[in-house]
Amino acid sequence: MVAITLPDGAVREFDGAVTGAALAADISKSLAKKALAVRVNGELTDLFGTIDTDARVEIVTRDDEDALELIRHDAAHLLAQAVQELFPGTQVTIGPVIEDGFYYDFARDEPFSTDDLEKIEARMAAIVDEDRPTRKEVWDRGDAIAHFKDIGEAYKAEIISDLPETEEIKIYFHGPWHDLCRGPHLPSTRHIGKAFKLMKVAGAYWRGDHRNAMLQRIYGTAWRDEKELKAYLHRLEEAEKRDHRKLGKVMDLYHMQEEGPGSIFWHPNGWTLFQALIAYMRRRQDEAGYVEINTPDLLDYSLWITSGHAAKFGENMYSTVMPDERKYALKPMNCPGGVQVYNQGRRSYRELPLRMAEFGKVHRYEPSGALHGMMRVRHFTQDDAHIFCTPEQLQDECLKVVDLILDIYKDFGFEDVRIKFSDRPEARIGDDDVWDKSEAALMHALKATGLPYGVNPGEGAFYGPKLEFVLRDAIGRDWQCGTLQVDFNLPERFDATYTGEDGERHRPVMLHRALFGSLERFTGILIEHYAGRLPLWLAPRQVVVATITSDADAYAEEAAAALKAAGLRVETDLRNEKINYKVREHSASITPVIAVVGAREAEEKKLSIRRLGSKDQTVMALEDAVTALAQEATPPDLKR
RNA sequence: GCUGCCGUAGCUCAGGGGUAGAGCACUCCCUUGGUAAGGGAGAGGUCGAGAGUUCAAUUCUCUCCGGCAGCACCA
Repeated sequence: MVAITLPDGAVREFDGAVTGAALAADISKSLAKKALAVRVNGELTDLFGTIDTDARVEIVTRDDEDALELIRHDAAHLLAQAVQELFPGTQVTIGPVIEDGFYYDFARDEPFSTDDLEKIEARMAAIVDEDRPTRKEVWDRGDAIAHFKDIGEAYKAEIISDLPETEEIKIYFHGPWHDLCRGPHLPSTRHIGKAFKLMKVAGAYWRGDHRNAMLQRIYGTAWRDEKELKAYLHRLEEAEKRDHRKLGKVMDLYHMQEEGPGSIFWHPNGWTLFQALIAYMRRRQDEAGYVEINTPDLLDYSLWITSGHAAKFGENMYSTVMPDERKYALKPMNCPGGVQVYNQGRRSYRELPLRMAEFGKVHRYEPSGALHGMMRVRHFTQDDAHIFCTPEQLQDECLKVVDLILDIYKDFGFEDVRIKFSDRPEARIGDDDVWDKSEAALMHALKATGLPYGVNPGEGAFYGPKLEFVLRDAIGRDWQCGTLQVDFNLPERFDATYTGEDGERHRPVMLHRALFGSLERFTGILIEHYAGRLPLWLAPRQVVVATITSDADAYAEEAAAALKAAGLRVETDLRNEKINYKVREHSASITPVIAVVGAREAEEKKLSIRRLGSKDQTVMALEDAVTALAQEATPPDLKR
């Protein structure tokens, strides 16, 4: 006797083991038709699997969120079938479900072309129509390896060999085509539906390791229905419109050119925004008890040998031997410079914690494939700081940094911040007991914040564990920005000391922290987060005073001067163009405020204010407009 | 760095073995017009660079440079 408890609490009894399909049929005919899989005691399994003990069971249908996962997983298999039918000799490897879709990695000498994608899609649709039934078999491990080797699927055979001994070797069939798979799967290919689309082909390393062969990965997206698919494609289009590389042109912020791959030429508008960020951060750091320093961009290479950066990142450092036969490096990190400042003179415990900030421009020869607009460049500015403190002060300093970071992100409209803890990596410097100490200290501080966090094992810096602060932007993308690292190693390597209360020399602990991370990257993130429509205090060009006829020129200049005197970034547009033209142009270049002046405004000393994104016009007295706009353009920290 | 795709005017893009085109932007002229493109004229290109094939290359081939998408990397 098997008793099945349904979500509504009803219990159905069966004489013996029952399949999900039979259970659904027992409940209703329509449910039997709609059923895709079952959730048995919380675990998703095949509809055709048997349930042989009492259990809580839910029937999963297309309306269920779980359906997406199933559809995508089946779509990956569908893709592999279609590819192998169209391109015999292609080996399959893995094909998981990912956010918004799936992919499958293939081994084939010939590259897949964009045209091939269309053919594959068509074949996939045909297989859906064929309605191939799904079936599962459990094979003997040795037999499975021999079988896949035999049919030329070396990668599959390798995967099976590497599975833990305890793992069942499950083979899923969709018609004759079969694949090693964890499951579960839909009852047949018809249930996948046709709301799928192949998106792109790209290379990917076998097992994610660059020393391995490069496979061809085909990405696809799949949804429950056409409407969802359309919505997704529309979402992609919208995201594309926010691309900072596109908006950077529209807003005339910066450009890049062949002679400086991965390097930014800041235009006046972009530089204004950049400087607004620095000015803001300076105020916040000053308030938080930091001092600011500046250290050389070019330093003797030996400093990086001492720090350990040369050994780990030498390939990615710009360095050169000069006529004096010394080897110099453009700093890829600010920390050795910071330590040099610390090491001048004898430090006392009375000076600690010493918080030294530096807007340091660092130079890293990033791999060409990593470059991406302002987000990943070869020269960028960190809002870096190194905090030297006693071990006793460590936790409090960590907490202060976390508080400061979260508070600052709020000022930029980022409320959704995730924290990740990264511990010791494989390749590292320092003894394990030092790492034990560092990790414990950082973890302790993290826990004291009471905030939720994730753990990234082995992802710490080579000299210490770190916290990473990840922002979620307006359209749900994650960006890693701030970081806080605890470092007992570099103080040791550079022999940093302070004299304690006891008159003895002690080793300070060093915290590395950055809040924006890379100013260049943060600028890009802001642009995409706001789709270019930055809050007034950040907008490079805040107000354009545009005339309707030349009779208003003098008054326009007067109004602009008044706005400028109140600290606003203003331009005038006195050109001999129609107001329609001017409004269009300034709207298109994302100017937040257009102040239109014609004969009436000049006469009455008023401004006709038009805000970006609205057709409404507000006519205000010049004085009132100046006051209101100046107030709105005040950076958030100065409003408090 | 790896795989694939791409590189034509300032920008967005069309074209294609016989030395190039559109729209916008730019310059000049007319127009002074009340909230997303007024009209006309003009100027602007070693078709990313180099080599090869060819009577002839921007077009085909190769190498390099740069970009895009993924992967790998990210102190």
